[in-house]
Amino acid sequence: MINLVKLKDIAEELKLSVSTVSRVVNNQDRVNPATRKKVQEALQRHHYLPDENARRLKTNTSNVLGIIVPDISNPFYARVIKGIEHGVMERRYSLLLCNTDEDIVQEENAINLLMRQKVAGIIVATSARQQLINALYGKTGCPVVFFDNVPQSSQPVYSVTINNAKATRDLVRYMCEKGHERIYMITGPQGESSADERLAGWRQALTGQGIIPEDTWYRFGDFREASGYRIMTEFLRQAKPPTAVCLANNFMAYGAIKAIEAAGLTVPDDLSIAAFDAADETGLMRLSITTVVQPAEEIGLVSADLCLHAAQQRSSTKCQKVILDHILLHNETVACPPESR
Amino acid sequence: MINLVKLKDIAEELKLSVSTVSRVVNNQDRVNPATRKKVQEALQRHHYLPDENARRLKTNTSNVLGIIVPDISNPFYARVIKGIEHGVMERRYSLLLCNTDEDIVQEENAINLLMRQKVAGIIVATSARQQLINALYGKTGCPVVFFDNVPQSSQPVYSVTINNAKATRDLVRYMCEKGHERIYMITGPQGESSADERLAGWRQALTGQGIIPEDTWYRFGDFREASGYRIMTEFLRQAKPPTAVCLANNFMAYGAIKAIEAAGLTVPDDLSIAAFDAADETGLMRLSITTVVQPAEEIGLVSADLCLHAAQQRSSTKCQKVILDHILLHNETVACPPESR
DNA sequence: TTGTATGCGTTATCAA
DNA sequence: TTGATAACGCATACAA
Repeated sequence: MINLVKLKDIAEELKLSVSTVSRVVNNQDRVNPATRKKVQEALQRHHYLPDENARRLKTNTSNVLGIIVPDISNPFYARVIKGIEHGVMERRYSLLLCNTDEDIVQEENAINLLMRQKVAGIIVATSARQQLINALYGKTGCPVVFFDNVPQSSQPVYSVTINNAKATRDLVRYMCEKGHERIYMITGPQGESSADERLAGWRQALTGQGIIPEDTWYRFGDFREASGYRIMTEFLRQAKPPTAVCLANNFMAYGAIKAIEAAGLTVPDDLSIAAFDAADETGLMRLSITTVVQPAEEIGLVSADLCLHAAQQRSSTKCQKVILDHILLHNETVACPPESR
Repeated sequence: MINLVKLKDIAEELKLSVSTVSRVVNNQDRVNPATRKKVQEALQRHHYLPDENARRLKTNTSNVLGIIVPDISNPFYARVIKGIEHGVMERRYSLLLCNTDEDIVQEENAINLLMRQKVAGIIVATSARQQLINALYGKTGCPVVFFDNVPQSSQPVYSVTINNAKATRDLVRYMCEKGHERIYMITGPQGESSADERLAGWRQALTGQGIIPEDTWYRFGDFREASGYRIMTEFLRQAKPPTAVCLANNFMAYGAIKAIEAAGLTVPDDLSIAAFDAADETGLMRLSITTVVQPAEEIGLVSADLCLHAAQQRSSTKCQKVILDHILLHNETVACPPESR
């Protein structure tokens, strides 16, 4: 690393003290306009950039936010990160990014890494189950904003989500309106709030319609395509298979559709499908999936706001759970059930 | 930010000096095995984590890499970043991520931000045109690894790419084999190496087949869907429209296909299409596009290796241009031209 | 309005 | 084998 110009260099050149130059850099008053101008000009000329490490060490505050996500190549997380970027950019914060591959050990490493860097705050889509979350994030010493998988306890934490239960209820009711009764559900891992809440919403909607779902009507997947395929295949083997299935994310929906077609059936003629986050980005999908769209960039933006706000006020008192609106796209993968035609 | 435990605290508790504790933390020798054990146990018990800022300030080296990309929500960049993550993880480096929205001002800000943080190196898909690249990255004071858009000068720089010209030649030759002659090209912005090289490869392949492309046969897009749509529409209005078109990326291909269909034509019956990075991730596309697949994660992995290696040896002498293999997927969007049937 | 002095947490040099 | 001390670059309380 090349030795860059520092306050001392500027001070010596102008025969001033380091403190005066520092004051100009930080736009403080109590500096003679003339000297200020002279200093600014010299700073410009030398392309002075303050050393953030030294500054941080001195002030014990940093302008870096830590981001922890399971999989940065998942478009949903990528868009959230983009939203965070936009949220912090004007305030000149940087983003320290950690990918965990949904591995809890990697997540713990990431937390340590961020703590060592003394980040001002952490925004995280944790892969930890409920019981673990507190143990992991309780002692970070900085504000933590959760999204996607959030602590469900009544404890005060910052979180940004959609109303997952309501979104699923909307989805299921829509299927009911189309005449479906045997509506099954493939959700995510048990203990992840988004998975749990979506399952709860599914159950609420069904019972609300006077339908009592049996235990064979739902399964926990892992948000990956293979689990969608596998579980859907099992559903189809049941004595009385479903006429419609809800899926907790896009990848599992892709797997499920392939399983249905592998069984010689057609979506939505033989079986209806709806899923979370399965909007067609390309406009070239064979099937445009009926889907709940989460406002990913907004989730990032709001998380960033929350995190910066919490970081800037010393007291970590007023925690907030923000709930954003989702969109329900009524596309072509939900039709009336076969028997009703 | 909560006050974490520091070397001094441990030292006081054990009635040792800070230096001894520091030596244990850094696994240096010249420390009594007994005391070492005692110290290690205390470090564990207090969950000691070194302050990377102080360390960096003192040693003038950092374990942070800066990443600059135009758009993190583009799956290609997201996958490259994932590769970088995997490449640096075991060496306990962190990633400082900057999104530029292809805006050169934001890119300059990002560079400054990274320099202030004293990153050990930078991995970048720059949005700068050739002439600008040196001005922007010449004075970073740390190794810079380019991918995607790389300096084409003969100057020694680190870069990781595929052979874009060859990949396009492969694509065009394949179209020629199918009987096409009027093969057009929509490339990226002039001055971006990937765009320029793909255009060059297209030209080489055609002339190699004895076909002399006219100036109306190619256009510079901006890698966005709208430009693919617009330019394709213009191509179709020409007196003698193309029978096949090459596109420099996925988004422009999506736009082009929509333009073709909007004109009442069919891919590939009326017009053949091939593109870069347009592999079907979902397995549910209407059309599986004939495409050049870049090894995105490998690009990230190799970039990380190069960058770390360069950062760890003081001398920035031996620069390298790494060229990785691409894959050509022969899918269904290239057929024989209509007149030959 | 400007300068001097101190310390942030760590590493490194030198002495004990 | 251990400890005292200085320094990294900067911000700031206090003195001038």
